[in-house]
Amino acid sequence: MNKSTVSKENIRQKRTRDKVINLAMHALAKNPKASLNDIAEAAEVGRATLFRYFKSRKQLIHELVIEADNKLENATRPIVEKKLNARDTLEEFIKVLVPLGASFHFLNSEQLHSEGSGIDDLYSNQLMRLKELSIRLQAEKVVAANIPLAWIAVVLDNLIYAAWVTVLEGDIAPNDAPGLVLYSFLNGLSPH
Amino acid sequence: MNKSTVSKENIRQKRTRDKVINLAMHALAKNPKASLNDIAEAAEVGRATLFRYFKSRKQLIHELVIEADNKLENATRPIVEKKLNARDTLEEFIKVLVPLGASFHFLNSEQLHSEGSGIDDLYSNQLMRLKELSIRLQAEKVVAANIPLAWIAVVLDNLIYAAWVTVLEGDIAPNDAPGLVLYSFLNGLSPH
DNA sequence: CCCACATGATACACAAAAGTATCACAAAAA
DNA sequence: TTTTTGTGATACTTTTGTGTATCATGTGGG
Repeated sequence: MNKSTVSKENIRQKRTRDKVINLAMHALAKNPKASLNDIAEAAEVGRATLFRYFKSRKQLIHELVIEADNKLENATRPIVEKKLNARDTLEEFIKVLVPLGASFHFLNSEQLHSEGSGIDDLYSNQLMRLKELSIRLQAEKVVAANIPLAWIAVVLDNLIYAAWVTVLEGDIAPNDAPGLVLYSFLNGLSPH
Repeated sequence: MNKSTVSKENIRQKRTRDKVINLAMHALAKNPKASLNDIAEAAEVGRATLFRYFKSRKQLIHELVIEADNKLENATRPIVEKKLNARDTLEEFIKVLVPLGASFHFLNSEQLHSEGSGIDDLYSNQLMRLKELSIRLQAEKVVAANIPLAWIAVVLDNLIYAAWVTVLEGDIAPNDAPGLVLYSFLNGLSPH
């Protein structure tokens, strides 16, 4: 077994692994009670393959959480590094997070009734990003001073998730969603 | 078995039944995957008692859904009957719905991966109420005309749920919550 | 004080899901 | 073509959850 053999095999394995991770996350975001049968079917692999890549349901969930966190981290880090003002950072955050609604929601829902361990840290990462943004929004007076910090983060969180769901159900256009979230968050829904 | 005996026993039974229904709903709202063991524990009764009142998990869920719908219906009907304008109806809706977050969320989450039957109707009731209100809000120009109807309803839905969660976690005062929802919904979070 | 009865605990039968082992097949490498 | 290896299918065991039956206990009413 030489080097090239290893890498080529790894490519094939990596493909199925990625496929499983993505489709499994979607399936579990839709239905948190999905059995491994359901998940295998959704991921378009045999149930045996599931166990080849993840030794237990617990570990599968754990890796899904890690993957979700990575996706969110990779999406937001470049934005943070741009060092824009809070308002523009908010806009870019929303733009990248709405399409990641599955990861976003998955991470949020799994921590509550956490099936595994070590999840709390990752979830706090995610919450932390929104909390930090909230603090900046308030400091730079993008958000009114009298709004509780917790409320800012939770509204942002929920609007993003709501947008993702509404897009999925076909009720709003994918390209309209981020704008709606931003506008609703800043100005609400009443006419101005 | 005379009349008074019957009624007194009924009182005792009604107490445990109510207790079970309330605590079970909370438990399932927190964790949709809760087993009957978990539910019995949360409801502070033996598992056997659960089966005395509900012949199966399916029926338990079904009755919880009915109960949740009743709570929401009873809370909102008097408001509708007042025939206020849309803006004031909205305000009163929010006031009564935030504390009912458990019922609210339960009804929302159970329909997706519905464990039973007949749920769809009740959920549509619930959604219908918010949709109707959304239509009125737009007709009476409380909400801008260019906002998609689906978005209005989903934002309202999520803000109410978000408020309930945030109150539960102790991050905002129960009495502040409805005001925050109303304000955020209409005006957003930016200073004015 | 005694009786009726709701409850909790326990033990059990059964179903569904999780997890393991094996084999034949297909695709890609040799 | 032959070999290697990832995969799906299947059959199996173990574990967990659902649902049933029984009994002892405690409480509340007569």
